Amino acid sequence: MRHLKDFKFIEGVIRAGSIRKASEDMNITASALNRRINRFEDEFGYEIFERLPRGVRLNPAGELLLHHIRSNRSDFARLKSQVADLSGVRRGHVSVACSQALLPYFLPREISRYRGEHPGVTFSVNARDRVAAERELTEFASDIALVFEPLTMVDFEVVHASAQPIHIIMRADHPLADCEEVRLRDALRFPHIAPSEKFAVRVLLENATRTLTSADVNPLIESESFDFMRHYGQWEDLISFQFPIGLDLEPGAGLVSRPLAERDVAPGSLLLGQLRGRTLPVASARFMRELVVSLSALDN
Amino acid sequence: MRHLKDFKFIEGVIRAGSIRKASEDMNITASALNRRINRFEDEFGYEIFERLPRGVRLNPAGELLLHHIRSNRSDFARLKSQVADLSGVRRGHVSVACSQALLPYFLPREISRYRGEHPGVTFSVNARDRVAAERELTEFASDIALVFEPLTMVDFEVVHASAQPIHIIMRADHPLADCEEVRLRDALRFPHIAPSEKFAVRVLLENATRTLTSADVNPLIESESFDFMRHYGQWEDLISFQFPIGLDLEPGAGLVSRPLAERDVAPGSLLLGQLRGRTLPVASARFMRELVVSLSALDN
DNA sequence: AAAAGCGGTGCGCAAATTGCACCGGCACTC
DNA sequence: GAGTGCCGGTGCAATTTGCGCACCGCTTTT
Repeated sequence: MRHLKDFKFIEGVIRAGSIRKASEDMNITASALNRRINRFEDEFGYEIFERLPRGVRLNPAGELLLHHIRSNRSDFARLKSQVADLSGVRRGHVSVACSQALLPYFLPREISRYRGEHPGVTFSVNARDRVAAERELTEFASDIALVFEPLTMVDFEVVHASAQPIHIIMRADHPLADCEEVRLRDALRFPHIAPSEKFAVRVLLENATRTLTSADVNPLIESESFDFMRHYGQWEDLISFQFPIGLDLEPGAGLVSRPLAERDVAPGSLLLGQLRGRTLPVASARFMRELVVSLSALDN
Repeated sequence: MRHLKDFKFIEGVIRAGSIRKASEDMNITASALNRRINRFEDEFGYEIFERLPRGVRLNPAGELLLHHIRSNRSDFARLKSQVADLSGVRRGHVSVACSQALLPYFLPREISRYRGEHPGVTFSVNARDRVAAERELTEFASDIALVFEPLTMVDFEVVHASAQPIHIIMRADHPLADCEEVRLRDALRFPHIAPSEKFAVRVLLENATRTLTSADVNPLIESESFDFMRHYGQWEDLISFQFPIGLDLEPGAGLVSRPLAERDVAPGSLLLGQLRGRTLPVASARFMRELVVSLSALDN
């Protein structure tokens, strides 16, 4: 696409931090690239880079331009998918930034179902913590985010919220396995494994124990991988914590899950959202609609 | 701006309806222009023009592209005004599509006040009926619309609504001039002048008389210019109808205005709005905010 | 003091773009 | 129904544009 070439080069320079480095990345001479940048600044009417002794850096005007470039690129992608849409086959690309818990069961199921109806649509799915997910939205790197308890909500437009009570996962022969519902203090009496404070599960547990004098979150093992934690329970007899959407509906391998009592621990909010005010590409918008349906069904 | 050149040419072709005509308008040979168009379609991956024996016309894909071009151009203009903004002086351009009634007093006052604070900001102000105003918003030809009772509201995002009871304008010595408030049937008994059905005033009057058997709108003179109608009353003793925002606060020249009783005629809605979901340029957004303040003050 | 990186510039050459002349096709006219 | 006027499209030569190379002046690093 001819008219995006300058933008491409500008992005390259931003990424590389210097014109010379960028020129190597992009198969062009530094002099030619330099002239492109200068010519662009000239036509644009404002400088967009600060010239430093060791390279270049965006100035405030450049930051604004960068945002425009990203937004423009995403608009153009949407245009293309709309055009492809009216020529028959539904094509397009959907990019999702989500919490880990969605990776093993929920999203594979949803995406495969969607792709069953629209085989032309491709996906990129990446695990991101709540801060990174929102940043990806603002940078147009992801269309859709699905995360627990996002922190800074300024650019995050919530499309659907769904309450997720924390479950504990343990062996089927664990003493707590018989309870319908587990009290927090009972759970914490047993040796357990927990994620770091980066994750909503841990934050909710800490919040809950803050008022509790008799118990404390005291994990024998901390990990950033829910997958690891869940599977670890098969080897050593520890309990772990997770949102139910991350669990298989019929857990095999001798593991069972039970909800923590909601009067002990506030349920987490799983929020589905997009960049505030953005018009999503057709494919992403449709997929989002189906996610809303599925998430609503889960709540009942 | 280099990267908008193709778009410029495409718009030219759309406007002219044929490549050859467009080539004359834009100082380029038909062959070169033709090749640009073909190359663009090639890179874009889809044809955007139907080739007809007498020229070319946009196909559906081209319609989508055209919308993208317009939106893109307006985004770029906003970017520039943002950049200009952070370099000190507030610059930019605000375009307003509005009903006639706003032209004589309200908008001049508002705009001059705004330009007093921001002399770098330029304006374009055009009278448009309610249908045309909304179309201009969707085509990014206007940033802001200020109209009475717009019809199709799909793309019109209402920012402020303000009720405007219809007033009648007459000579100071008119028999009705003494009333605080005029009943509709009293007013219609006198010879009057009224706008055509294109205008909200007339529509509201017709709606009101539909249930009234004793009176009818029966103008001796119909006009599309409120300015004409108001001034005509100085020569022949006719009454005319208008929204109060179109009237000077202290009417000179022997004319007075009195409101029609609201129980007879529903007040008109003066709606301030923009294209749904669009992010306005800084200058337009700020001007809009000031309009909201002024309109709110009028309501009290 | 030397070396290494950086952005920027002059110049010759290659590639992309343009203008010109012209083709075939369709519609309207006499 | 032949003639005429536009239309989009194409081959080719002229021209403009953009590129790579060599090199400059500068600052930081070693």
